Amino acid sequence: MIPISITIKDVARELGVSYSSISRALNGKEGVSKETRDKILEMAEKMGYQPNDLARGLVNKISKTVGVIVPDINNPFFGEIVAGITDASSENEYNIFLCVSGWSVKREKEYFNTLIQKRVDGIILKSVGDYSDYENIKSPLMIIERYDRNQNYDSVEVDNEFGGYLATKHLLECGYRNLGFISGREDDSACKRRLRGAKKALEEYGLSLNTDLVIEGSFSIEGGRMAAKQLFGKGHPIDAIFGMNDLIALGSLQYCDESGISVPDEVGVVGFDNISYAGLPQIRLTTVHQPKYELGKMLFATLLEEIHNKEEKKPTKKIILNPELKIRKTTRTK
Amino acid sequence: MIPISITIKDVARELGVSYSSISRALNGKEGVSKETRDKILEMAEKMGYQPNDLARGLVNKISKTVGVIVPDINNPFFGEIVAGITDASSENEYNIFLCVSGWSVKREKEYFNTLIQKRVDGIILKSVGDYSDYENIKSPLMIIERYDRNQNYDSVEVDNEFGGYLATKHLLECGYRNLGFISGREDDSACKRRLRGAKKALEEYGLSLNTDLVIEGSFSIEGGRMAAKQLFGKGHPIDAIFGMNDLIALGSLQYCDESGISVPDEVGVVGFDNISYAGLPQIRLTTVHQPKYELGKMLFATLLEEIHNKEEKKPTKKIILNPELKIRKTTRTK
DNA sequence: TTCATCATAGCAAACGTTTGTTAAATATGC
DNA sequence: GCATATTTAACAAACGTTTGCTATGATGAA
Repeated sequence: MIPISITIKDVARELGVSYSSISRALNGKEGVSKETRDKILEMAEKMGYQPNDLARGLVNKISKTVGVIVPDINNPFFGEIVAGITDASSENEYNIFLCVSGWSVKREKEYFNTLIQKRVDGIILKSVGDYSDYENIKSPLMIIERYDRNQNYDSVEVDNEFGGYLATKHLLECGYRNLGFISGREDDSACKRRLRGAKKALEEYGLSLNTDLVIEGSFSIEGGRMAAKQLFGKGHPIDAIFGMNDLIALGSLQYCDESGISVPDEVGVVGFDNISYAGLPQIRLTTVHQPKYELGKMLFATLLEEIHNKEEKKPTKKIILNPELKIRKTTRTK
Repeated sequence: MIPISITIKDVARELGVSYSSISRALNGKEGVSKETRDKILEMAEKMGYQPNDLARGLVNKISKTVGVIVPDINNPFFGEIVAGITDASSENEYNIFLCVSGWSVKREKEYFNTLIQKRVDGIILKSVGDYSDYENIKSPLMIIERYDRNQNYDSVEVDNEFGGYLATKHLLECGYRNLGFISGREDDSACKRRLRGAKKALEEYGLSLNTDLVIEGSFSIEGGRMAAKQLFGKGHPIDAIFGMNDLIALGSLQYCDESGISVPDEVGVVGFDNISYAGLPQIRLTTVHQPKYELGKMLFATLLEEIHNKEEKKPTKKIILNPELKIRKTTRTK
């Protein structure tokens, strides 16, 4: 531990007052005269006193600390959410423990446990497995992309089903008819809901979702590339790809480039998230926008409410944001 | 705080043993018989006991926690460094506090302070201002991109001067002669050293560094775009841009696209960092590669050594990694 | 003057651990 | 069988805070 030798007692000794007075002065509580308060503040400053938050946390039962578990910090979707979370937390004098699970259920569980041991005030996490493990945890807890209108936990998320619907409908409107879908993880809740929306759009066009054309890849550029390869290798005619996030879409684009498939003429591609690189002039990926940074801010704000209202049972709060289709140049104009 | 009501004392009471035995059993220390140890472990497990790291830290004076302060988590350079740090820390049963300063010296200082209060065992930071403020801090501390062979602190970094030299020399070899430079922040240590390398390369070609053609932008795509605009607005003939990181280079590319300047024919562009997006087929940015993830791992490893050897004064350790030029399609073939 | 009121400040317990010291119980050596 | 060594377990202090309670002294009212 970074050696801060001087404690409240040292300041007390120096001044010849009791250390309870120091505590009260430092925390702006009453019970100290203005005179001694000033004297204490000045001396604490002069001696370079830094309160020990471990001790504070121990007695207050509040650590001013929250844990954040995400699968991949270099996926801009999570990167921006985390940026929103850190900004919101610092505005509220909170610090965050960043945990990166690397899409491993085991590591996620381990992290969850150590966060408990660190006595964080709350946890925000993107669950890699199915999140039923967290079903009966009563602690302040926000699960990213968990949504179920029948359950009574708070949630903040984009309407994924609607996003999936928008993306698919757009492809169909452009005239594409043989759609392939590349998901990130089989049991990812957001993917599932996006696919549900896709199905709806297909049905509106009298088509149905061919599960043979739903490939499970991974949420990365390389994962998208490989999945696209697999998709085209199936022997079906494919003229459009809906990647469940922008990285997958980017990987699909890469595969098309390598294979001499022209986008958007032969094949249309749409992604999800609208990461900043998707808008680059060289890329101009058609995608579904999510307000990631704001999502992060709201996740933290909602968690903080849970932390503060731990006693009183407030009604559960479900914030749903609308996704927005960004039409760019990887889908042809109708 | 997440409510873990049960403590070591509860387990002790349940078993009718003293709580010091519990502690020793849990920590694998001697002084408990195998029999009672097993009994204790079993009961702790059964009761769902979770040790309180705040209390532990208080007595052990080790919090198993380090702070990381970076200016921008969505800059992939820092994103990958942080990924390296978190992986290394989790392998060593450490947790990290992530702090994002947003390029504000004030926030950086505030974060530094709260990390001290949280009693982290060490801090890894990218200093936004000049890092002289940290000169006489004796705590375990790794400053990203601080390097001075004359000072006795540990450091891990890529040879920035050599990287700048490589990039510039490449542009010159390609036949570009009117080079503009876009820096991120005026007093950024890494930029300064990259420019020093650039100057060296220019001089080898009988040219000198025209400070009028060194623009201070910011480390972002938009910052690069605006700086490029400014650069071309100066009235000098410009046929190449060396962006001090890939985001700046990407922004420059964007400006060229908007202005109908053809890359690499009319203007060559080289970046720095080699973020993953730079290699995309649509972009193929020529750039200088840094092993960011490895940098992060080594930063943590070196910090951990400092933490462990706090007493004994080990010789200072300076790890320097070689940058690597990646020639792609934003510079013309010679 | 006396008693009650009040502001100030000190004492000590508590938070949940770890660990040095001591006490009890068991084993060992002669 | 006794003294001694050794293992096992309990006690209590310590880590650096906060806070309820108590003590002190000053102030004010009757």
